[in-house]
Amino acid sequence: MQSLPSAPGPDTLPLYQRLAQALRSEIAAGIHPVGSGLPTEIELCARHGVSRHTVRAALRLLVDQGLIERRQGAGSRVIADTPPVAYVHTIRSLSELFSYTRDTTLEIADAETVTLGEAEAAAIHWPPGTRWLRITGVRWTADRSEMVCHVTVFVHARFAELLTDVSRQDGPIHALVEARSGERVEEAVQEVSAAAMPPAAARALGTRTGAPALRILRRYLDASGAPMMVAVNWHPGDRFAYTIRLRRDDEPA
Amino acid sequence: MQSLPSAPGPDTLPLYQRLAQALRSEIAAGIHPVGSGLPTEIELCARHGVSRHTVRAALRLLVDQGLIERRQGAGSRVIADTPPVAYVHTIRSLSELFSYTRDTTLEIADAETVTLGEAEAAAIHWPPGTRWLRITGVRWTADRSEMVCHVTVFVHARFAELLTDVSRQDGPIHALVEARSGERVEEAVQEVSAAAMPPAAARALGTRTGAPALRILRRYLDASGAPMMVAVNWHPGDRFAYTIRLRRDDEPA
DNA sequence: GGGGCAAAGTTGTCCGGACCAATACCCGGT
DNA sequence: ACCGGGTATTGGTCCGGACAACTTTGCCCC
Repeated sequence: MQSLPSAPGPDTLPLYQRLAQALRSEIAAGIHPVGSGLPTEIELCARHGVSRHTVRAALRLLVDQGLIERRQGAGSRVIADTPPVAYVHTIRSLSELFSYTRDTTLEIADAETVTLGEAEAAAIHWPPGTRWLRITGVRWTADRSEMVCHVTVFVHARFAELLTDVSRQDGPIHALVEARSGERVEEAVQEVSAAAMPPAAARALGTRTGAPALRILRRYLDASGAPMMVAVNWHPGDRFAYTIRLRRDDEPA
Repeated sequence: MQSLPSAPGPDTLPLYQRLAQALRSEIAAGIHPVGSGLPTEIELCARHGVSRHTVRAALRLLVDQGLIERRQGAGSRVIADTPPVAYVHTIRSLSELFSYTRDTTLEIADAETVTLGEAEAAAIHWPPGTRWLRITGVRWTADRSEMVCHVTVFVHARFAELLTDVSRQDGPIHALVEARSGERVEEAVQEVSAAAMPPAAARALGTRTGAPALRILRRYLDASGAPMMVAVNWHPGDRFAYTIRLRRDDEPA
């Protein structure tokens, strides 16, 4: 039986955390290489002189950190020797991709079913010729004092009949599609780039055509990876920025 | 004592998971509003006729899902009634903020200690007058076939002496600062906006001044929230885009 | 009324034990 | 060589108990 390292002072970490540290060190040192198995719970109990409960608490930490993987009956396997995830950005719902979606409203100017042209198809990364419900409009701040962006949303034609009253609804369109069709958005890809403001968006926003603009393309994909919906937003470059905050997120150790 | 719901078949969920589901339902139903306290562990034991160990396993699930918050000696508090995190974007290190950082190199053109002017101070959101080590350069693709962006990094003056050989080092500068100073970056804030390419960056990149460009500001903050380092990147708008992928990530439940 | 201290209440840690379910492995039969 | 079954191994679940650490509350005293 080995004794886990502990500071003499009153600030010793709990036993299970010290055990986790020891195992982390062993993994980092290559004693348990990636792909190999960790000792069994019982063996760790005997080796360190602690109860199985404590061993399991330590191993749970390593699982949470993505260092090991456990399977009932098969043991624990090392799947990474890198330090734990250091920075995470968490979004609770697609609406929070942009924080403003909570406090803004979409004013729909037009909604019609169209066949995708060459240029539009390239813009949204999908083959031309397919039919989509195209919704265009302007997103305003809650107090309607300022225009946030020009919006073009392409919704797959199979959802078109569910959205005949879309201009009278509020809330994110993707949520409406999910609620009424029962199909879930499994993945979203967001692409941010800078480009010259196109004429249609410039007209709607009252800005100069060709001015620097932030273009945000969001593609909402179903389980098979096919797009259910694609949104293109044009923001005046001098008025809006997209901010994300990443916090360090590993335990005090 | 209440009995937790369970299917009659062989596919009943473990007891602690059913208890977690029951508590989730109670939170969603408003029986435990956001901000209020949950019953104590002992009370939940008595109410559902399970051991404290089982109650704690259930509560741990709710903590992991961000629904409740627990403090030793103070009880459990409901902090959200929304379903668990639906979409997450995980970044293993700040270098992966942009995937290209792995495969690019920074060519440093200049590094000198400067006093922050009015315009620069406003650009990086920090009062003027303070002294910083300003590093400028161009980031190239790995094969040096293309320029990725123009880079200006402001490092707090207290780290300047640690970076005298910065032009001969490679890897992310923030990692160098962390390793040599021992201070950790606790938080990073990234701001993406579109603007006209400024003259200095246009010269370095060989593009037209005033062309649409993607401006990315990253501020690296220490534990007190003060900036350790600020980076400003200018990307030619027609050549680069910033993409993030969000996958739906809630448990099967 | 304010400050300090004691007590009660609550969660955190740690031990013991028992049984169940999934997996891996050996071994014999074909 | 392949397939099946039985058995040992291993993690998952659940119970019981005890003490420690921390927070809140309220009382007492100044």
